[in-house]
Amino acid sequence: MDTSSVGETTTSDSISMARISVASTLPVTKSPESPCRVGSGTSVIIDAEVGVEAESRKLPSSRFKGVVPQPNGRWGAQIYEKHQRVWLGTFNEEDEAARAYDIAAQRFRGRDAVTNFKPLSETQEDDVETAFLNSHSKVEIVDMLRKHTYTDELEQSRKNYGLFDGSGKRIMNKDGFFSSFGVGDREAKAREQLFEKAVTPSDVGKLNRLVIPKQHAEKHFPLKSGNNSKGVLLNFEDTGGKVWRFRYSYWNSSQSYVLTKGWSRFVKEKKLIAGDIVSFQRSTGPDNQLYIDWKPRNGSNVAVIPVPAQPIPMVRLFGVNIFEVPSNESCSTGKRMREMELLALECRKKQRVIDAL
DNA sequence: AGATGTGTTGAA
DNA sequence: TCAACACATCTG
Repeated sequence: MDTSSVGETTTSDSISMARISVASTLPVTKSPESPCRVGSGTSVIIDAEVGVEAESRKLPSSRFKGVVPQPNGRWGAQIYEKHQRVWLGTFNEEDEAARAYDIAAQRFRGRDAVTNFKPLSETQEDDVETAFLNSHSKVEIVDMLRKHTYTDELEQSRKNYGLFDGSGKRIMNKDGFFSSFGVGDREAKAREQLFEKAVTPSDVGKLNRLVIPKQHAEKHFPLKSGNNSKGVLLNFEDTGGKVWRFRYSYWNSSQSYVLTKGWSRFVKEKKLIAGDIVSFQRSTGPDNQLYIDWKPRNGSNVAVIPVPAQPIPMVRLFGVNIFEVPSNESCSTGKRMREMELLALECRKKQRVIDAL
């Protein structure tokens, strides 16, 4: 998945550009009740030889815009921007996917975007939803869609609307990134959003590791090739100015990039549960400081669930973020490697992971 | 292993 | 821009 590409295009320019290109497209006023199959969608063919129905690999086309079939019978939603596909998630029902597309379309292309249903149900002047959409970055909206939390979050927003300054706006920094995490808006330094991940049960479980999606790992935290077993230590600062040091390495066994040492402590202190979202940022300044942040699963906003961050002044602890870890691994096979990781972690359990100054 | 989401391509 | 399709990657 590449939601990061969304962030890069979060500019008013791209929005208006998209709007222009859409305007030249004729609105598809397809009635959901009149499914007109697009493309060559036959889902079943008859084997004349045997006279048996054989499943074709061909999947049924969707009658909805932005909806694509999945091999397992579910439906995917996607939208395109700047020649790139933005994946909006998978859904059980075709129309769910269509609604996801609609929401994305409105966020990406404005109110008058071509949609499957939206304009119909929206005639009731839903200013709150509009404000909600505008007050969240594209990345955030896409995230909610993919995790099926959009409705919940919108509902939350409705309930708490009065708690905002009225505009529903959030603070956006000069780079166009929204700061949606807790009270971190006080930071002065500009940050670049790298990626977010909704933590899985195993990410917060006893494996004591966080899997970094390969794509993000290789893009943002490249390891020197050939020396993957070594791993590196990465320092991340949270909103409270606390620095977390994680060991970052590649596990051959599962072919995945992971944060290991130090991660469980973070999970514990932040009380992370499956579905919560961790976010990684990097300073756009020369120091390349890395930041980590999180928010609850249902994306309850600041007004509802205060992040337990104290107004501690930020302290720059490390001029450099990355430290090479001496290679002390004597075995190199995947499984063994992973076992060693876990064992090593266990042994160091009592050791302080965070060097608070 | 099954589900998800990306790489890629051709059509519009 | 968009969807079809194959399949690499991820999750449980």
